[in-house]
Amino acid sequence: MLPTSSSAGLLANSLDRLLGYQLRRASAVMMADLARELGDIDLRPAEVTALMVIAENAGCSQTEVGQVLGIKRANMVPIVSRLMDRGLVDRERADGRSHALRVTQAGAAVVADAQARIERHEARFSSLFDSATLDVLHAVLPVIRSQRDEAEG
Amino acid sequence: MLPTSSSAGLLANSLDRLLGYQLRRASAVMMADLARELGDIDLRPAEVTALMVIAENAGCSQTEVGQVLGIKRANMVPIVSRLMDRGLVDRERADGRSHALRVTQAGAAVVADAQARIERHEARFSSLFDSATLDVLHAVLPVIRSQRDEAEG
DNA sequence: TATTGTTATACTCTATAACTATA
DNA sequence: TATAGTTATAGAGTATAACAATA
Repeated sequence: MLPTSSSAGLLANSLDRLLGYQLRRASAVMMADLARELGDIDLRPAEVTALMVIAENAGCSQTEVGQVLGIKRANMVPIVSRLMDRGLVDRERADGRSHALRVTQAGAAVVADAQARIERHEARFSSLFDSATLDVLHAVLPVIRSQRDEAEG
Repeated sequence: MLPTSSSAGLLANSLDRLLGYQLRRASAVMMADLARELGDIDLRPAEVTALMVIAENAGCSQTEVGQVLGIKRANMVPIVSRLMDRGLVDRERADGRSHALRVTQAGAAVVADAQARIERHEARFSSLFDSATLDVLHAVLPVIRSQRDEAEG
């Protein structure tokens, strides 16, 4: 029945020529692989990214973390709560209304572990391409992102 | 506080060098733009893709549609139900256990409208790059996808 | 008046397990 | 025994609106 394109060749699918669709599918594959790699240490993708940003920016507020990650203030609450409950992140009053977030010693160890896992995960995919191709990707993707870099409105 | 990379320059963020992260953020931006464009005709991204595959493959089953789109059998049920409830898709018994799906006349009109919207959406992003760059993207993304093209297992 | 954190809620997409009826 | 459709349920991420405390 008119097998085209890349997908095994079951049904016709003109979606494959769409950048947005290909981006979505490719991203889903990498996310699934990352989730699997991080599942061992019971961290979800959104939690690791938050943890890493906090590790790199001791004293930042959770609203700031959300702005960098494109996660809304309201959605940061359960993420930070869980990181604190697990003893990976600590916070102290900074401002009366804001908190200064910091990674604990246990948190730093988890970050190191997570980073190693992320490197492995990344390598599985980036090793498929030559450096010129990777350069194109790293030039292009931020441009797409900047078309409407979503933070909090 | 160590502003780096692309994101406005708030906090340090080593995530930006990760292919998977950039892919995820870029995809989210395009998905949000698509959802906005399709919101006018009350179609969600998952529904449009299903509708388009059915339009291109008259007589296919919903399991087949799911396989092409990487959507599990169980998750196809509400998608197809909604398309049928809206009179965009019709089905007849094919096999006793499977149905042959077809786009109705009303469905075909909606597909045409949706395709025009998708073209507009795509153009907003693909116009940012030259054709050599787009060629790289269209070569690379299916390779990433094929690393574990998820259908139903 | 604007901002930080918070609660509550809803929506979209995805995942699993189990059932039915057919083949 | 395997397949197509279905049901029920859970999880992850995201979106909005509203509120309290603070600046």
